[in-house]
Amino acid sequence: MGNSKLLNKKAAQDAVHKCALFLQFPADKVDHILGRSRLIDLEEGEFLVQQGDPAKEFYLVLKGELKLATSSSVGQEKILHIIHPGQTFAEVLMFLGKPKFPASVEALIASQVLCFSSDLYKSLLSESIDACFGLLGEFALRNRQLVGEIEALTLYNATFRVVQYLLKEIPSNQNSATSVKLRARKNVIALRLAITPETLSRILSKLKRDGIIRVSDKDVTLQNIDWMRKFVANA
Amino acid sequence: MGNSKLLNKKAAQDAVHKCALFLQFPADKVDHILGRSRLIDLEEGEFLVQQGDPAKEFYLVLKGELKLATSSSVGQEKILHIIHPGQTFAEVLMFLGKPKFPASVEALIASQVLCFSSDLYKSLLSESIDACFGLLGEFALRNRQLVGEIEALTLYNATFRVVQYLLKEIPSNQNSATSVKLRARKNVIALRLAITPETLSRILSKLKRDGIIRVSDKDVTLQNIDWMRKFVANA
DNA sequence: AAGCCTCATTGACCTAAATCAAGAATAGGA
DNA sequence: TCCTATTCTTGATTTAGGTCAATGAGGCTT
Repeated sequence: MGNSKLLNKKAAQDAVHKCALFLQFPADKVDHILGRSRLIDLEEGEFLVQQGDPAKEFYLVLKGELKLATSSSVGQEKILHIIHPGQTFAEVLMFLGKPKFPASVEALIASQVLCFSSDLYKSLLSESIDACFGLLGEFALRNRQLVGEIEALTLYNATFRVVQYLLKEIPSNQNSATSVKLRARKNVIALRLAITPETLSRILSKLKRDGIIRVSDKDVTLQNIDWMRKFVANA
Repeated sequence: MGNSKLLNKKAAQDAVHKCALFLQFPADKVDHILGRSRLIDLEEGEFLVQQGDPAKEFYLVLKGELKLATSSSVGQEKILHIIHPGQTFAEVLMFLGKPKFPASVEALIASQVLCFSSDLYKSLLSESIDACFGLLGEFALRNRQLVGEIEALTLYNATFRVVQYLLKEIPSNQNSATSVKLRARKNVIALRLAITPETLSRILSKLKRDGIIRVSDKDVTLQNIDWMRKFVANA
């Protein structure tokens, strides 16, 4: 166990130093904030934060997979993001007046996250304009992703979103048939795309019948990338 | 005309000084950047920027009303925001690597916008941490609005969005029947809510039949605010 | 006032995707 | 290995909202 802790320390350091939020900081500052961070282990299904909780911290995923989702009182939910190792979340809230979590975060599989004090980060941030600019860039990027998502939700249909999702999993210069591994259970992906699991299943079947893809369990082989690219391009 | 220019100068100064992006700047710097800004008059229907244009500037609306919308090649569009006087847009793009407009901006009525150089703003920003933090706050806020929009689009139905939209137009402590003036043509509002004008019309009719609201042209009287609040609360 | 022209409303119909309801397949535990 | 529990798939049905088309109602111009 001491060993595992040690391993985590090293992995954590790597992850933090690679993370966009800290990229602009001098190494010693990163280590300082890292020293004050808290490591949290999560079981599958465990909640890290609940919608509405006050937000005084932000998080970096080291291992596992989490879903960030809002839910209505009727029990419906929308998965806003599936968060993977190396990604941070809740950092946007630091700069909001009354920071409450607008969504809940739940571990989809056993996960490990690093938890940072917002105040500490802000105080370090206030010493470096470059870091500020870096963070602004991050925010801008996230903003743009959200706009893209709204676009996909309102302008395009379910099949489009599925195809788009699959294409995002492969490098844009990849042209020959290739296989992607679905990084979450199918019902999670469905929610992420704002469709029901049944619809996702049907769409995959249709694409399979048409020879566009080939599915076996969590592996999807994109057989006709060209068609897919055309499909999302002239939608 | 010289008079109108003068009037604009004064109004512009007011607007800029009240704008969150400049709030943290010392007055002389604001005036400096204001001096370098460009005033643009737009006719109704005129485009300020087109989707895909390179973005080297950002904008502050002084007068009028603009729509920020993305469109698919089939001609469908989604209105992301209706921008009113005092609001800025495109400032998020400043911090993106390859800043191209992800949406187009068109004047819904004759409008006036002030146009600022992104580079100049950034250079001033780099001199003040407080300003950076202010901007980060703005970004965070916008981010949150977008998340809220995704939530409304995926979790809730058209009627919900209409009711929510109407409620946003009145102060939250207002409890007795009150009237709101629709700030745009109905088909614009429909697009904003990601529904068709026909559907909006039908929903308003239904609410009218049920005695929830009363509509005459662009004036909507909310008769049963209580019901509306309950409706959005337990959706 | 008459004629437009654009916007809003209303009705009839259609369709994508949700819902409901079984099965089939896969994984996990004894 | 078998048994149980999820998850996934497939089919039948429903429905919210979109599409198409006709009508109505203001606001301009001449």
